[in-house]
Amino acid sequence: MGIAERKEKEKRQRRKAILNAAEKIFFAGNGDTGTMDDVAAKVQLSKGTLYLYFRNKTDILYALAEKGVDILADKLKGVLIAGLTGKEQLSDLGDEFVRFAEDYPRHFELILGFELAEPHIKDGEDSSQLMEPALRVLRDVILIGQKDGSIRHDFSEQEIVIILWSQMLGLLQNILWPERYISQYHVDLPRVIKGHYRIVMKGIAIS
Amino acid sequence: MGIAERKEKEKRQRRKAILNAAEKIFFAGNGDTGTMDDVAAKVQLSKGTLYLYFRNKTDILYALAEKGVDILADKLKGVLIAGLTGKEQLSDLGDEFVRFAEDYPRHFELILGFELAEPHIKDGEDSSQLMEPALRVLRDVILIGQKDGSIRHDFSEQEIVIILWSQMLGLLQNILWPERYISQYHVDLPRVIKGHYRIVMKGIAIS
DNA sequence: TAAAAAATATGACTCAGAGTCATTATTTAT
DNA sequence: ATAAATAATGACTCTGAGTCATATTTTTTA
Repeated sequence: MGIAERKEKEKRQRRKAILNAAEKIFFAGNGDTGTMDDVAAKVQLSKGTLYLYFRNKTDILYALAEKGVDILADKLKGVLIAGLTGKEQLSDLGDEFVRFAEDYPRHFELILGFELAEPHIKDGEDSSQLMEPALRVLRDVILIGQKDGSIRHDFSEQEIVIILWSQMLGLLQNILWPERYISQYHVDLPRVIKGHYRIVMKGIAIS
Repeated sequence: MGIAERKEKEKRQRRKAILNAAEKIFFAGNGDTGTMDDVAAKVQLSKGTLYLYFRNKTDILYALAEKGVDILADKLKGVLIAGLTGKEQLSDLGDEFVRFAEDYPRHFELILGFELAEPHIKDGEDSSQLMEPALRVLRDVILIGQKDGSIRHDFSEQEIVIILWSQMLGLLQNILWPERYISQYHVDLPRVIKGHYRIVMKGIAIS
């Protein structure tokens, strides 16, 4: 009975088609532009049909964010080099992270949105799991660093993951919207990032 | 001509009355509940009247956030003790900050929202200035620390302000919505905050 | 292969809430 | 007392998310 399989495949393809349209629509203008009607028009489906494939608009945005996280996790894994200390690898992860925020600003912005939004308003989705794939890479590297003695171990690797990720999150707003502080305070964005690294790297070393 | 003065005073009072009602309404439920109609009902004015005193809903929320920043700046000033090193005072500021986030969660949440929102969607308001009163306190303390040799001076005080404030911002989400990572990763919130402090304090020291 | 059943798709409709504006009421100036 | 200016009103418009009775297409059954 190949019909069931074929139907499932079609369903997946349609879902993907909707996401592609959504990506184009939602990433088009600045900010939160783009309506469900726009997306429907783009995929040439009726609005009602969208709701057969996604519960609501947030669901679609969440799926786009997930896609971004997957890209990020892949890139992070890509820069790991066995042979370096955990601390050195951590530094490389940081660089890659900044690069991601620059290269995929809209995905990053979306991720940030889900990370910062109050959990309950993201109806249905368990947004606390969104970053998991990327955070696992970070966690592994920190563990390596704690083993090889390049990273302090007076806090658990979980604790350090949360701390570093939270700090990074805060810092990276400034990449998305530099007009906020960067231009306001007449400072140089790369220098701020470098400063952050210096402080954190010094801070997570031992003793 | 005392009429003009009186009218102005009335206008200010009405504005304040609206803000009081708005505070009650918007800080009532969880999240982004509360409509302009609700606020109008609360102050016993028509909705149209609200728009004589505020350009839009965002304007009202911004005014509430400003109030929060003023409270915060006062509290921060309150903990400064001459005689301590800049680094020691910085640590006290941090504690006070966390306390503020705990004691005024809704104000803090609102501030966070404006800090993280894309500038352009906060139509009209120059949200990049919102935190200025609080950041000035931070800046002064860092300058003191750089003078007394307790804080590194290979980055300008402006740069360090942005770095520390951004990091703090990221971290403090976890206070507002602990269910996000704290419970997820089975770590203890106070320990995460302590870890952050340890790392940052070690990181901003000299050499 | 035709009719029945099931699965998909449609778009007009509802609903909520922000913001507007012609009208009405009140206050001040003449 | 009347005209002009100022302030307040709330019914209305507008936008956009989400729904649902109806229509179309696909699959099953006989």
